Amino acid sequence: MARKQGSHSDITGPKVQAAALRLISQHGFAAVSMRQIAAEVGVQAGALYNYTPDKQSLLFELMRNHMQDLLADWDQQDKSGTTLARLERFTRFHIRFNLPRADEVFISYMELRNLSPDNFAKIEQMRREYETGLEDILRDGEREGTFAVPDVRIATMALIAMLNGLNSWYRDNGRLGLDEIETIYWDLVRKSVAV
Amino acid sequence: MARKQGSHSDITGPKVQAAALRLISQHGFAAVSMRQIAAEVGVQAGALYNYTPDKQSLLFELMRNHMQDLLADWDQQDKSGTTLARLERFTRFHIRFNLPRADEVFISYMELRNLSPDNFAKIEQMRREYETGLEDILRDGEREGTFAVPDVRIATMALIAMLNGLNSWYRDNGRLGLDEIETIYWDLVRKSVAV
DNA sequence: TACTTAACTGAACATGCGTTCATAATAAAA
DNA sequence: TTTTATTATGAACGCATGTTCAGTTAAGTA
Repeated sequence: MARKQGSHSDITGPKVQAAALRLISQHGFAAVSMRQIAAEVGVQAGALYNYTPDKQSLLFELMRNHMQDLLADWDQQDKSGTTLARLERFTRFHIRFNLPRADEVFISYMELRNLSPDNFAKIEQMRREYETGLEDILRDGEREGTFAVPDVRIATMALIAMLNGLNSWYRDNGRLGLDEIETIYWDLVRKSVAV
Repeated sequence: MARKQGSHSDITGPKVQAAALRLISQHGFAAVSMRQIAAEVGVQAGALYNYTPDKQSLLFELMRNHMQDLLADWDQQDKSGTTLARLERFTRFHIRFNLPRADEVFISYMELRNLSPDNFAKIEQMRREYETGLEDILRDGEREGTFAVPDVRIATMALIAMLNGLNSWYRDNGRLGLDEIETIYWDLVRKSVAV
């Protein structure tokens, strides 16, 4: 039996990705079985192999899609204005992009070690590309005297780690609204690199 | 065959913990089998159950020991001096304690979801206790006007996330020495909460 | 020397794993 | 209506899993 009612790979494919995303984020890649994912989709395990060559590729696709979305979105942000304005824009963009993607972000940091060496290198390169966006801003600001950053690379890693931390404790309907949180983080970022 | 030469549980016990620490940190809790751990220790899988009631407890013990060490070490740090001095002491303590414990720190953040609900609650409470150390410093500084912290809880989470990030990229024999890195991070921390 | 006991082996248990494949069923094309 | 391509099933493959336990070895005690 197959293709009951309008069903199609256009429907099942995304369902597989969504189920893998949710389950891997919750239990971890190694702890989630293909049968669990299949059950969440509503098919047998064998059917998953119409949509992915193997479990490893399923993980890689999740992470690659996330990084591609991130880079594409960042790419079409306004890059003009003062260095300070650019830093604020990066900060707010990072928060607004990552917060609604809790599962993707979580997986992208937790499951790096479960990628094959080849796949790891690809993801790592994309991450590095994104970090360069912030690094350039800090370097420009340091050069023109807007910022005082003893070490640009360290500051980049430190700020991104700080911003990423938000994802681990933020909850909708929490004590503070997104706008307030965003402003508080921007305040911390701004001052940490101030002259 | 048992107790070949001076062998004893006083020797094998710590070996089990060390093997579990290394392997779980490298591959993840779910991906490491009791047989792998046993092989690293040099015994059969069954022998591990002389030292832990089950796999879950093995993970929990690793995390609890780490958190206990952290709290004990922090407890005997000097708590006197100005608020600024206390913040600097926390920052440098955190870096110096965590950096040489890469495996423990990694596990303590990555494997929280693999703890049973009971065990999770216990670890979470210890983490919260540690965070309170920083939170108190920030609150005191805010009250006396040394710091300008719009939201003490958020600043606490943000600063700890920033400091923890160091563990993910630091390598011995890297570009910068530990002292330099420590000072750079202290600079970021100090300014981020400055008035 | 004989005895006790801590420490470990090695096999077994039921269960689950990722993946493959012959087969079936259906939707779309002819 | 017949044909074709797509999408799924369900059983099977060999192998690994956490855990238990009766039996074995050797160190420590008397």
